[in-house]
Amino acid sequence: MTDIYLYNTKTRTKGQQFTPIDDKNVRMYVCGPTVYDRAHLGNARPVIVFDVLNRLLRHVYGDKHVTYVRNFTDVDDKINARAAESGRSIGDITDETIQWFLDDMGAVGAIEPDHMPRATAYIAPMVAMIEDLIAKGHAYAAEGHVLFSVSSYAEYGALSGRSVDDMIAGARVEVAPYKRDPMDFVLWKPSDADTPGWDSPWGRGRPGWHIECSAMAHDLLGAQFDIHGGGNDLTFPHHENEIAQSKCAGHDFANVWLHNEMLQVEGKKMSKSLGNFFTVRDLLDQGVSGEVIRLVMLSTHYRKPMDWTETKRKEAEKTLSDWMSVLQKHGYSAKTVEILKAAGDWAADAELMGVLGNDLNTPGALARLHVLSKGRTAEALAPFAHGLETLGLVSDWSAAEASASDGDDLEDWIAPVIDRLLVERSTARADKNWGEADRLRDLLNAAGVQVTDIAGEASWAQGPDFDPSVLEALK
RNA sequence: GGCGAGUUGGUAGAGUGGUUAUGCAGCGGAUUGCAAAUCCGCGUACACGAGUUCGAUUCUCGUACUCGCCUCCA
Repeated sequence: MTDIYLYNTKTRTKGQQFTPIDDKNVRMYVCGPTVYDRAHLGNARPVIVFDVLNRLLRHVYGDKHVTYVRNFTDVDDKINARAAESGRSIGDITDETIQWFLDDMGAVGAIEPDHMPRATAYIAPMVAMIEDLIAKGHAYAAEGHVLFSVSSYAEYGALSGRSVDDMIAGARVEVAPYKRDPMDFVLWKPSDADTPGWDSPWGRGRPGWHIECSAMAHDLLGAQFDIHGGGNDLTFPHHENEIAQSKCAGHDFANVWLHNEMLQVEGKKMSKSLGNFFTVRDLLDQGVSGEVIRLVMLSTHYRKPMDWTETKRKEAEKTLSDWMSVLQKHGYSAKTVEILKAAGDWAADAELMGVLGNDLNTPGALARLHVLSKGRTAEALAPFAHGLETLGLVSDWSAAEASASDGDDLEDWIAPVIDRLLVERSTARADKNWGEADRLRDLLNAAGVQVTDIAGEASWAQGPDFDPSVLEALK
């Protein structure tokens, strides 16, 4: 049994071993995207981080004993704005964006959560929760709005380590005439005729952002659950407000709070103004595989800022290529894995799982994978292969087998040309005509073709700079 | 201004109160006609100052610098 230790934002320690409320149903809620556009690279980080945790929990407690919920926020002013400027319906935009998100996150190896609730499908529970908060004196209606009264919850600020006084003193908070206190936040706000809205006791309107997660988590996971995750920019105000609402509604809410650090690009915050803003889809379209994106993400601990760089992308490509070569060399395929499973050789490496269980130390786990990859037999490599699967770097062994073999996507003429040159080179070598042999090899190298001689037999593979146009003249 | 995180060898990046991180790059060797690939080996690090300690990169305090959040950007 792998022990799990998680750094809890609430207590700011990872001292205590993680113990689920019910080990037959370990429950985790992670804040999902607002669906109005393609997910940028930063969006992928929490998805991958919590996907690793999801996989770890399933490994430890069993696939059937984990419930993972990640929502879609499909009602939001950004969505409304997008609809207005494009002339498309909100439903079209959110449906399309949700599918994009699932496609892109699937490409980086994320398993879909058990539940992916859309906020608009949970309006009734939200209204009920707001009514309850009003009845209990924690919220009030004013001018069509319903606001949460921060002063009614003494522990407000405990998660993020802020006091209400400090925040009011230094920060810019929206002051509105209908607010009793500047820190009070919106649970419900009125909608005009052009804005999506639902009937409610306070008139036609729509929910505030924070109440969505509180209501959906309660509906799907119950009044108390194990883990709540998200990016650390959500710690305040979003998660602070979720806690306030849920606790005041009488829910115990989440035991452990996890927050991943932000992503940067080449040392700078990714932003449109700096021109270093790009989406997951942009990378995929450029030919960067989802596995490469995932490997780069895993190479930095989730609680540290992670820097996406070209250098890391290249290193990850090389690492994955090396690892796939190792597996290919030992004949790994779906069938191999089946045989290993049947023989009882398909098991997790305890050390790897231990490292992973120590607050999701994915860089440590990757280091362990490097060590495990030195295995000399298919059996000895089983923990390595198993580890790759656990980290989500290989999902389909038959696909891994195919992608490791050469020449799949090449135009028909290329392989024969290369093979012909290699035969000519072999002849030259047999004649000890080293000048000619080296000329042919240089030619292939110039095209980015890597020539490998093992036991006198020459073979080739596409290198990172593979460029078949150099071979055109030799057709 | 408030809150928080970080500063490790050429580089990326873990970790630890005394003992090898690991990858990439580099160097040496094996191998090779020479290379490549592969394998083996090597190197050196813990921002600065003070304190605690037999001993600190690891704990405590301070300093400097970097970064994030406080604005419905994950």
